[in-house]
Amino acid sequence: MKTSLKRLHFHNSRSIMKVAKEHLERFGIRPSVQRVAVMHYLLTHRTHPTVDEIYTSLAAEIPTLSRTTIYNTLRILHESGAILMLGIDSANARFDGYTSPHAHFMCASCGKVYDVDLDDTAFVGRNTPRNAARITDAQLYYKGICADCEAKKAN
Amino acid sequence: MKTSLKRLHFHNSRSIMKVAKEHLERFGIRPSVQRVAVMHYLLTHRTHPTVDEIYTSLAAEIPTLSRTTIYNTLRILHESGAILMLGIDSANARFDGYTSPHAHFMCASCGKVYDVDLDDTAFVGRNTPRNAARITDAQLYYKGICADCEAKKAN
DNA sequence: TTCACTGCAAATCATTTGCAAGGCC
DNA sequence: GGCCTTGCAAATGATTTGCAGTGAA
Repeated sequence: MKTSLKRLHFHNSRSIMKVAKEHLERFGIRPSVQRVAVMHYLLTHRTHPTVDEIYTSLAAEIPTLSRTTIYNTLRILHESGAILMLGIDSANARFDGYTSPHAHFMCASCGKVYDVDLDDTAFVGRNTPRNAARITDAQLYYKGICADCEAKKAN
Repeated sequence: MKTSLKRLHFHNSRSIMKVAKEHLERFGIRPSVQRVAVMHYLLTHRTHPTVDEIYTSLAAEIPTLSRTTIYNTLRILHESGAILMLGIDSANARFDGYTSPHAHFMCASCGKVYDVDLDDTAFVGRNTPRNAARITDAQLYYKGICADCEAKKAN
């Protein structure tokens, strides 16, 4: 089930694909054709695409491509730090009755969400988006491992 | 299809429920039993619950409760600003190949996501969560209406 | 040969929609 | 009476899982 790199060269110059390939190798990711295509897509399209937008675009070049592979690839790229994953579109949302400005920290191990106080210097509202006519929401959050889970792991 | 407030008083003191009810009225939301129950739950549980956690807890007190009502209620409470909605758990994620620290702005009207530069004073990493052993992700985002959509609406 | 990667199909899970019935003003 | 709210059931949409085939080391 391998797709030749040749076919992709028809649409994209070798040098640009090379950038994506080297980007993957820098993060220790094996550069399969599908992975290079996803990485290349993200490097050349700064539109913050969804899974489906990436899949639909690339399926034209790689007819056998499957959504599963896109999911797998994006997970690997994200875990390796090669790409960012934005939770800006909220499904699986969580809710908070405390509406004063504060940030959140979610433990990737136990799933617990902690409140984070904001200091004056880093107030969220300071970085106003240039092309925003109105702002209705601002969220700052962190993900990582909480002290409790880190302690448990040490045992 | 109305549930009496009496039943809830069995478990929760009148004064605490009253706080939730008044909270809703302050935001111009009609205080039905279900809405008061959701608001009360969020005011007394600072656990950042999911839709399902809220539903499961309240279904014990209000046997006829439906998930649809929880979804409806949370949407209304959020739109009125009575609660926060956290997109911290990412489904429907969006991806970005540009990994340097920056924020995002998403237009609620056209769905486009714009990059936002961060100034020095508001650098995301400054507010370190107290109980974090390790941080793997930090995201800052805004939602609102972009200048393009605002201009179109004016026509 | 072994192992990692891919892709199909089915299953699962969250959320939305259509609609009917019941209260509130 | 008319509108708003609720709740059921069905539809939709996103993501995950199980599994089998295939190429690369």
